[in-house]
Amino acid sequence: MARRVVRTPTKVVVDLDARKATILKAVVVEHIDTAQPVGSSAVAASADLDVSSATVRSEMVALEREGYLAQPHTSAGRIPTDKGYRYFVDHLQSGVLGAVQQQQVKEFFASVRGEVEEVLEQTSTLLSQMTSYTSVVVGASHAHATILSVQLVNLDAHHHLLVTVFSDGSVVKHSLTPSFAATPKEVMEASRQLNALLINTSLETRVQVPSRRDHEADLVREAVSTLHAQQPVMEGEQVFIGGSSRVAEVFDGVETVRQVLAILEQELLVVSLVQDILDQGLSVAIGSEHGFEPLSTCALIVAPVTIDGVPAGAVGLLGPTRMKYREAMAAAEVVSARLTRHFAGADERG
Amino acid sequence: MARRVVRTPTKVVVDLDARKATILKAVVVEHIDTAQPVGSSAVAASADLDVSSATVRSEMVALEREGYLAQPHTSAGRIPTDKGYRYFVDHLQSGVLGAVQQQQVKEFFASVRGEVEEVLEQTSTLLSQMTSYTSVVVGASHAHATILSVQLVNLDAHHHLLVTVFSDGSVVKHSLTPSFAATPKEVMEASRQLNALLINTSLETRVQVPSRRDHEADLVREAVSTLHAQQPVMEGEQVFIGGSSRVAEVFDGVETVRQVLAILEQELLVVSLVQDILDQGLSVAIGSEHGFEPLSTCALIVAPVTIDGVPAGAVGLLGPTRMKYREAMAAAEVVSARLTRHFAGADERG
DNA sequence: ATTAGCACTCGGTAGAATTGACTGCTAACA
DNA sequence: TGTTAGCAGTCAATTCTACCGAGTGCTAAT
Repeated sequence: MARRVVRTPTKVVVDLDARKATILKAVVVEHIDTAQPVGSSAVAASADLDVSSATVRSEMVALEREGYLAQPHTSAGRIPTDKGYRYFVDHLQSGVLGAVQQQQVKEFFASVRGEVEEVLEQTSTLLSQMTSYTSVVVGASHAHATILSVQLVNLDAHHHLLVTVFSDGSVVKHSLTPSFAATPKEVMEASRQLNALLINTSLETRVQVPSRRDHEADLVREAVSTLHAQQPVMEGEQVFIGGSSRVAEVFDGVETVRQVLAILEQELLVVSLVQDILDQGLSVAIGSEHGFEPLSTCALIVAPVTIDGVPAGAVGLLGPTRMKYREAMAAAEVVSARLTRHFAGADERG
Repeated sequence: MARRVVRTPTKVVVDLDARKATILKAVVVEHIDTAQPVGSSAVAASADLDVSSATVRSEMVALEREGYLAQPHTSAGRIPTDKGYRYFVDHLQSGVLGAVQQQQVKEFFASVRGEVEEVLEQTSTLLSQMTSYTSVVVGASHAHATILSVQLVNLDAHHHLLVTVFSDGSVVKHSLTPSFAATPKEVMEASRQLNALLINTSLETRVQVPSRRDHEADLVREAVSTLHAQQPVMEGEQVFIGGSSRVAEVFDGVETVRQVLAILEQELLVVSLVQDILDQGLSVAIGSEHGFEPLSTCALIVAPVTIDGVPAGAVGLLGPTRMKYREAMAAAEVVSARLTRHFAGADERG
C-alpha cells in the first residue's frame, strides 16, 4: 500500500493572466453547478467579462493546451481537468458558511456530549448532513499515550480480560486464555504486577517481564505480549464514516458508486489516505493527486483536529472532483476548529 | 418506530395444487435468474412439466388472481409478488452450500481469533463475500449481564474514567467530570465503594447509593447514575455491516440504492428490524412483510446466534426480493451455526 | 381439461432525420 | 496586435417512425 505524499503544488504553477483565470474560474463554477461541459458563450455571458465568445474560445484553446481544461469531444464545451480544479481551489478565497449550517454547527456543539468516540461519530454525521458529501472522521491512535491502569479480570478459570486504560482516555480490552487454570488470587496478583510494570509506559516501551515459571509470571508475560502485539501501524485508529448513502447521490454511474463504497469499507485504507493528505491546515487532494487510482474521480478535503496542540485526528469530506469546494472546505474548516475547541474546552469546563 | 412483529404465515396459506406450485416455482426461479418477467412458454419449457404454454397461461391467470404473480403490463410475462416469493421460500428444501463457500467458512473459522467484536465484524465481511449480499451481524446487548468489576481511573483532577467489565466479556467506559477536584485518594476510595456496590448486579438492578455529601459519595452517585442512564433499549447492541458496496451491485436504480444505504446508516433501525424478524431458527422477511415501507423491495434473512443456549445475537443478509434465497439462507444458517459453535467451543479450547 | 391457433397489445430497438450546442477558422476591424 | 462577427463543420442528444417479437387472452377443436 505504498503511496506517496502529495503536497499542494501551488507554488509550482505559473499563474495565469487575469482573463484566463476569470475564464477558468467561470468554467469550473459553471461545471460544478451543472455537471455539463461549459461553452464559450456561457462563459462570455458571465458578467465580469467584457469580451465576445470568440475571444473566450481562443483563450480556452490556450487553457486546454496548458492542461487546465479538456474537451469531452469536438463540438462540446470544456470541462476542468484536475489541474484546473487545483488552480481553482488554490485561488479560492476562503468561503463562509451559510446561515443554516452555522446554526447547525452551533447547535451541535452546544448539545453534544458523551465519550470521545460518540462525539466523533456524531460529528461525522453532522458534516455529511451539512455538506451532503460523505464524511470521514479519524481519531488518532493511542500509540504514544501512556498507560494509566491495567486490570486483569477473570471471567472463569481459563478466561481473563485484560483491560487497559490510556492517558488519552481510551480503554482497550484483550482476552487472555491461558492453558492452565488460574485462581482468582493468582489473577489478582498478576494484575498487581502488571500495574507495577506498565503504568506510565507507552505501548512503544519495551518492559522487562519476569522470567519465573509460575502462574502469575505466565499471566503477566501473556498479558504484556498480547498488549504489545499490535499491528505495526494504525492500531487503535478509529474511523467514523458518515453519510455513505451520499455516495449514491453524488457520484454517477453504478460502477463508480460501487467502487467508492468498496473503498470506504476498507477503513484502514481510508485512514492512510487521510493521513497522507493531512497537513497542517486545510488541504485538498483532487482526482489523481493522491495517487490512488480507484478514487481518481474523487476529491478529498481534510482538516486536522488537535487536542492541546498535538494532532489528534482529522475530519474529511469525500466528494466528486466537481464538488462544491468552497462550501465543503468551509464546513470542514469550521467543524475541525470547533472540534478542536470542544476537546480543549472540555478541560476548562468542569 | 413502532413496528409489528411478523411471523411467517406458512400455516395460513392454502396450499396450491402440484401444478400451480411447479409453475409458481418455475417463475420465481427464472425471474431470480434473469430479472425479467417470465412468459408462459419459458415455464412450459421447464422440464418437469408436460403441458403446453396455453395451459400454463390459464394457470397463471389463476395464480395472478390469487395474488402470487403480477404482470408489469399487458403482453409482458409474470413476476412473483411478495406472496409468491413467500410461498417459494416456505416450500424451499434447505439448500447446501457450494464447495467454495464451504471451504471459505471452514478456513475462516479455523483461523479467526481475537475479541468477540472483531470476530463478529469479520464474520460480517465473510458473509457478504460468500453471498454477494450486504450482511448484518448483531451482537446482543449486555443489559442482562452482571458486572464483574468497576474501576474509576482518574485522568486529572476533573476527569475520571469509569471502566465497567461485564460477565459477557464486554467492557464499557464512561467519562465522569465532576465539578469539584477530587484527589487520587478520593477517586480510589470511590472506586472501592463502587465495586462493593455494583459487583454481581446487572444494569437493571437498582442500587442503594450513599446519601452523604462528600466527594467520594458524590463520585459514586455520579458514576452509578451515568452507568444506569442508558437508552431504554438497544444500548450496548453492536452492529456490524459488511459489504455495503454490494447494495450498488444488487439493487437497481440510484434512488433505491441511496435509500437502502441511508437505512443501513441508521444502525438502531437495522437492529430493531433484525430483532423483529428474529425467531428461533432461520427466518425471512420478504418485501413489505416487515412493515417498513422504504425496504419494500428488499428481503432480509436472519439467523440467530446463541452462546450456551441463550440468544446472543444474529446474522442477517439483506438483498433484493429477487435474491438467491437458497444460497443465501444456507449461508446464513451455516455461518450462524458455526458462530454459535465458535463461541461455545471457546470455553473448551483453553 | 387441454391445446392449437390467432388476433391483439405494447415495450424495446434500430435507423434516419433533425436539432442544437459547440467549435475552429477566417476575414474584417480598431 | 488583439478582438470580434460570421460561418461552416462536428457530433452528441433527441425525436420520430417503423417494426419486431415476446407474450397475452380468447376461442374453437380435440
